[in-house]
Amino acid sequence: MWGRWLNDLIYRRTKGQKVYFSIFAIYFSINLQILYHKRNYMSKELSTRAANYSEWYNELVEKADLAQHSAVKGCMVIKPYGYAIWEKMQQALDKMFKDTGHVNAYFPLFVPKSLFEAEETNAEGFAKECAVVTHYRLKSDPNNKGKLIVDPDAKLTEELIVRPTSEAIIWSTYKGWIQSYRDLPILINQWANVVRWEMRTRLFLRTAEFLWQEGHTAHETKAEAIAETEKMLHVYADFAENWMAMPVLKGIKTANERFAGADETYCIEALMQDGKALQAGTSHFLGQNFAKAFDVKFANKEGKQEYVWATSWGVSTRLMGALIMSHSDDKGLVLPPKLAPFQVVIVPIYKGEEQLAQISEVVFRMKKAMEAKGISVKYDDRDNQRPGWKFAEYELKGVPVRIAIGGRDLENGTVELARRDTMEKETLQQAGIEDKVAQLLEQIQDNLYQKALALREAKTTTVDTYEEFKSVLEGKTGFVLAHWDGTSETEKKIKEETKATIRCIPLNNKQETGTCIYSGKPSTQRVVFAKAY
RNA sequence: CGGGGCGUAGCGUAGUUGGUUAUCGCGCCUGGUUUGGGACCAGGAGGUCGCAAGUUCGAGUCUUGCCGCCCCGACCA
Repeated sequence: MWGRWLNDLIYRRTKGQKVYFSIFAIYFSINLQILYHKRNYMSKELSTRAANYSEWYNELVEKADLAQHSAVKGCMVIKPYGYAIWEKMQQALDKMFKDTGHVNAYFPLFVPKSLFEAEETNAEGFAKECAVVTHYRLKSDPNNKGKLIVDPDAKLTEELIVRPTSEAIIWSTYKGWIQSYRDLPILINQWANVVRWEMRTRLFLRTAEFLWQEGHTAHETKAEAIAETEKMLHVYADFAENWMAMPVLKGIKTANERFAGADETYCIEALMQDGKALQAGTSHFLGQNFAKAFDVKFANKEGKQEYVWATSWGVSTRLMGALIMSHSDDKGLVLPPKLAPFQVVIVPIYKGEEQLAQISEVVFRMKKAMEAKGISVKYDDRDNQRPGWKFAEYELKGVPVRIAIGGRDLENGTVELARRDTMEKETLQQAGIEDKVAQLLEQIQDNLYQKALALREAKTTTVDTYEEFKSVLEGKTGFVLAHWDGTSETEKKIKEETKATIRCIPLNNKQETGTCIYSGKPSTQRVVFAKAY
């Protein structure tokens, strides 16, 4: 016993002397970390955007009940409130697709490897991030009761790739559908999930599995396919601006950033509050690449065989990330009315059951009037939370308009109306509230767009020298308009040195003579650079 | 894959050189009082301390191995 005590003592002293300083250092760093955690997680406040933008984003996504990390690394659980927003997006987009002549269909999750590799550029582009199915059965582990192992006898003769995108499986199918020009165009969209094995993921912005829609169309002529590609780009831009209240630049990608297997990639690019760009949607002109890879030909009017022209276009749950980062503030989410799961929340403030009943009567009347105008309303009469708690909760969740009604209001025939975007409050008459709210929702939708647009404009800089270029990227951030010599080499060098990429060459870009900021070679137009998500 | 950090109740955490029945707050349940910006009182439930082995009379604490997660890079059609 004494020996052990002595041993312990010696051990301690030795250890203590050796690592004294590092323990000291670790002690302080741990303390700092604990303080940091306490501030962010014990309090009901979010981190601020200014203090740590990415921390703010992560906390917001989880605290506003949009999504959470799952048991599967890199994959998220989209929670009901977050999914409700996605459903709103889906509904709006789905209608826009159908209004432009498209129909929905569904193709398999798995792609046989031989089909996947048929279009070489596309296959190579995605190869390093594919999940692969090699077996079709498990069995009990003979050496470990209650556990399972992959049955080595159940190896697939051909591996199945979990789709990272569906061109291969779809074009192998289209081959059987197309014989004549009369079978064209094919205008199909599918709502699906895809898997891309990303090294590093972030909720909504980059997850290993994500939800999206992918349109895949087949056309007789090159011109028609390009028109389709451009049409869908405009649909995306329309959706981003009019539903998400998020201004976007429309443009084309440089060869470096082009979709693997496309002849041209069109995109919409948005700017987030932290000055980083986010690719919000892409529309690809695929030329005849997939038609040739899968041998999809049609007889034209002259009876001659020709390869089909193709497009594909998609937006994903990444739009959720774009939506969050476009409008939200340090109090939480801010949703544009057109995509809010409910646009108005009504909170009663009451003393006793009897008064609640009186208030509820007024509320039901207002709710009905608002719903008749197509406004979605939630009445939160739960008694287990007090009004102040509810106010904070719905601010965190970004509900555009809040109506509070209490005893005072019953006497005066009024309500308190609060808007989420500006946090302004006003007292209004109950009569005709539905018109006022309808008008206010439109104002909020418009205000969010204008605010985002003003921010983008403030964060767009025209530069003429590389020094200026670098200093803007480091300090002010945002979109940087600069001359570029048109070569991939220059683009790569700039990326290596500054981490900025060419987000797009805007459609209908102004032509002007200048010199490349990097190489000094002549240039005919400015392109849009930024650091991107 | 490299660097850093972390696994203790649903969440956030304390736990001193290894020592009795593992701490606190939030949340949860019951009852009551409340309700105009995140209420209060009283009582209560909830734990394989990430997993496995080892050292020891004794392990949340020490050792080894493994697993997982987060952050920063690299990567990202």
